Formats: sequence, C-alpha cells, structure tokens
Amino acid sequence: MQKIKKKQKFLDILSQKTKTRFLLKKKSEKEIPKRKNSPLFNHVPEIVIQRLPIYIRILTKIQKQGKLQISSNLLGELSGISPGIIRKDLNYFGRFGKQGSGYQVIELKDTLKTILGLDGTWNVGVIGLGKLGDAIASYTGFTNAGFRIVALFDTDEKLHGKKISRITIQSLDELKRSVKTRNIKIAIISTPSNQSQDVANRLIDSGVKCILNYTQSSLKVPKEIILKHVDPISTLQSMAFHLKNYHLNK
Amino acid sequence: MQKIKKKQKFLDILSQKTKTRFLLKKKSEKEIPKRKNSPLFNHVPEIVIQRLPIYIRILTKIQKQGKLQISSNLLGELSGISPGIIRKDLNYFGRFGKQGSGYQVIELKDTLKTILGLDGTWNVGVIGLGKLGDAIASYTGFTNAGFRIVALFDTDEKLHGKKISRITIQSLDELKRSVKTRNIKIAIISTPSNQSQDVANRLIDSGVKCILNYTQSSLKVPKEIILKHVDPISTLQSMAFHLKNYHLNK
DNA sequence: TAGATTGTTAATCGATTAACAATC
DNA sequence: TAGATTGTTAATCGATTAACAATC
Repeated sequence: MQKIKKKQKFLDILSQKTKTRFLLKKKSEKEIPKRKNSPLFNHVPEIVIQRLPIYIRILTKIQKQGKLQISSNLLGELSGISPGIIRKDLNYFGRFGKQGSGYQVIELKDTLKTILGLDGTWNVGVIGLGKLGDAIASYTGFTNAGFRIVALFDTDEKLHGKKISRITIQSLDELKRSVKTRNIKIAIISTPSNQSQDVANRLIDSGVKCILNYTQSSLKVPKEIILKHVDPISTLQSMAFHLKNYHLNK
Repeated sequence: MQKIKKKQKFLDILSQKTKTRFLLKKKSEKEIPKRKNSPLFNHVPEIVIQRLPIYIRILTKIQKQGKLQISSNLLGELSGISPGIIRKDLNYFGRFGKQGSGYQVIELKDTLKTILGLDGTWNVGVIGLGKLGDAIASYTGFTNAGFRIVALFDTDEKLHGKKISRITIQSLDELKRSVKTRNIKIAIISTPSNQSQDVANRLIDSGVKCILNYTQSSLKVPKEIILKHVDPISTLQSMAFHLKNYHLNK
C-alpha cells in the first residue's frame, strides 16, 4: 500500500512514455506472483545514487557524438562500472532498456536527471570568498549540471559590494533573508576552517538543507541535513599509501 | 614465507617500541595455531586506507587538547565511525592499543602517518593555474598533511615567470625535467577539462605516479597509475536526489 | 527467425556488527 | 582485584558477480 503510493508519486515525475511502459509492467505483474526483494523506490542504496551522475555524464557525451542507443556493456566500458551493476542500478527506478538494443540515450539521460532532481535548477549560496570561494563562484560548470550560484557571503567587510560573475558579495547578516528570498536549499562552505562550524549553524538556522563542505574541518549537523565533504587532503593521504607501498618498493 | 617477508618489511618502518611489541606477538603465536584470515599487511581494503586520514585528523585534534590516551569508543564518537570498525582497521597493521586504557594518542597518530607514508614530505606539481589552480597552489593546508607544492605549470605563456607562494609558473615544456629534478611523484590537474587527458598523458610520460584530477572529465590512465577524482559536481548531484526525495516531499 | 541485450535471480564476495575472551 | 577496553571471532548485512530466461 505504502509502496504503491510511493511508486505512483515517483512515476508522476517521469515522462509519459516511460510511465506508460511502467504501467504495462504493473499490469502484467498481476499475473505473476509478486517478487520478494523487488527493488522499489524507497531504500535505494547511497552507492547507487552516487553512480547516477556518472551515467548522466557519459550519456551526455554519447549524445553529443550523435549516438541514439547504448548498451549496458558500452556504458560499462566507458564508466569502468560493470554492466550488471548498471542494469541493476537502473532497475531500482524502472525498466528503461529494450532487450536486443539497449537504452535510448536521450531518454535515459533525461530520466536519470529527473530522478536526481536535476530537471530544474537548484539555487546555491557560497560562503567564504577567499581564493577557493572565488574559484567556486567563478566556475561555469555548475550551470549545465543543474545548479546556479545566486548568492555570495563573506565576513570580510572589504569584500561586501564586490561582484563575482555578476553576483554581489553580501554580509552574513543578509544570510537568512537571502536564503528565504532566493529559495536557497544548497550552500557551499569555503571559509577558513575555524569558521566553518559557525557558518554551518547559521546556514541551517536560515533554512539551508544541503551543505557541501570545502573546508578541512568536519562538521556536526542534525541528521536531517544533507552534508558532504570535499576533502582533497584525505584523498591525497590515502593515495600516498599506495604510492609508498605498491609503487616505490617494487 | 612471502607473508613474513612483507610483515618484516612493514615493521622496519614502525617505531622500535611498536616493533618490540609486535615481535612479542609473533613469539607467542608460535604456541597457538595460526589463525585463518588473520589480517596482514597485504590486501588492506581500500575503504580501510581511506579511513586512516580521518583517524589522523582526530588524533591531531585530540593531541592539541592535551589528551594522551583515547579509546576506540571516543574515537568512534568523534569520527562517526563505529568503534568496532576502528579497532579492526587498526589491527590490519598491528596491535597498537592497550586493554583497559585504549590507544596512546601521539604514538598512534605517528604510526598511522608512517603507515600512510606521511612521515616525510611528498613533492607535488600543479598543472593549470586558473582560479582553481591558484587556490590550490596558495592553499597552506598541504604542508601539515605531508605534501609540498614545488612546481607549477600552465600552457598560457602570459603566466610563465609569475609566482604563486614563491613558486614560479613554468611552461609544460619544463614538465619532464622538473618532475625528475624535483622528484615529483604526485600531480594535481586543474586545467580546463578539455586539456586534462593530454596533461595526464604528459605527466605519466614524465614519471608521475599519482594524479589528483580536479577537472570535470574522467581520465584514462594505465592501471599502475594511482588516480582519484575530486568531483564536486557529482557530489552535488547525488545530494540533490536526497533533497528532492526526502526533504521537499515531506 | 537468429542475434543481441535486458531484467532478474542465485551465488559469491566483502564489509559491518555483535559479542566476548583476553588482558591491561 | 575490579573495571575498562582491546583484539578477534562468528553472525549478519549488503553489494557485486555470474548466469540465463525473457524478449526485443
């Protein structure tokens, strides 16, 4: 009951074409006994969600090359992910492929974007406009990916009023108001490390739901807040292990 | 036989104190039958390696607070990783704890650093000095983490000769020579996306073993090259899924 | 129809958790 | 000694892989 409701809700966001196919599936399912452990839209593993952007990126590339269809095999080759995993991942959300020919490139790309919530644009705020924040705010890659930086904040008064990519840097006093008026749900923190927890608290207080932390400090946030850490230092450090142990000692 | 050799090799890098304790362990093991699946230094799962930097960061923090000992329980609370996992992770490399009191903060931190190859300093090159590369090259956080940026490269002639944090930007023609003379094993690519594969090829040709890719394109490299991708776009995109599905629909 | 490829199951692999004897 | 905490095992959980019937 609950499951069917969720499924329906999900279907509403998919294209009419996909929807039709899905409904056919449901119909035919009435004849066969209900599968146990059938993947449904609830409880999609995080690792699956994290692979969807990779598929989107490859599909976009393939689309530019003019290909209309792609098999899980080719998609696997281009992404380094096994074809079996790809087919399983996609089937958490529906039956998008066609036996014999594979997946429609454009349709699959658009469907995955819709699933991830990238059919529209998310407004993003950036807090901390040192060199890193400046680089983030100047970065053009967000637009095609479904994000638009619409507000910039810094504690440094000297920066207030200055513009980066036509967005004016504001005081953090403006945070709450700006988050509300610009409907900002996602924020990027690129302040010095010692300010990050403070900034995170203020962001959450202002109504931000999703934080991407570019600082070196790990943050404590309520469990309903979506938080990820861009942590190149840790990445380099784990790479050093392999360098030391599997490269230099050979 | 092979195992013991590897074990011994590993021990050489650890402190005398730890070494002694480990040898005692080996001695006492002679009496009891050899355990199956005993964790050894080969085949440490990647996920374990990736957690070690987190432990180091917390131990550093704790050390600054003057604490001399820490239990897996507290370490777990501070890191969000379960105490059982932490104990298991550490035991891939030796027995560093003491029943009843836990782990010596400084000793454990230093040991983990040695294990990861962070007891010395790795020279790092940065290729591509737009705003992002500038931010990376200006970033002071690398030093304490075991890395030192010692060379900068860009294709743009106008940048050649300019300095960032006292390092002169060079032409990519200097790459091979600089990598050799400065003993650069690790490189960070922060060029525009369309140049990244080309730069990666040249880096590998120059003798770089380890690449941190900050661009949007995924790179193809030989399997012996250690490669990781800093990919905030994909991170944001997977966060958008949770935002859409678990936040806004409530 | 024949060939190709999906969707899906069962088997396998690997990581986490629970629990507790060993021991400081 | 009593209390605390590790090191380590077995049980559990979850993800990947292998394989193939279904079907375009």
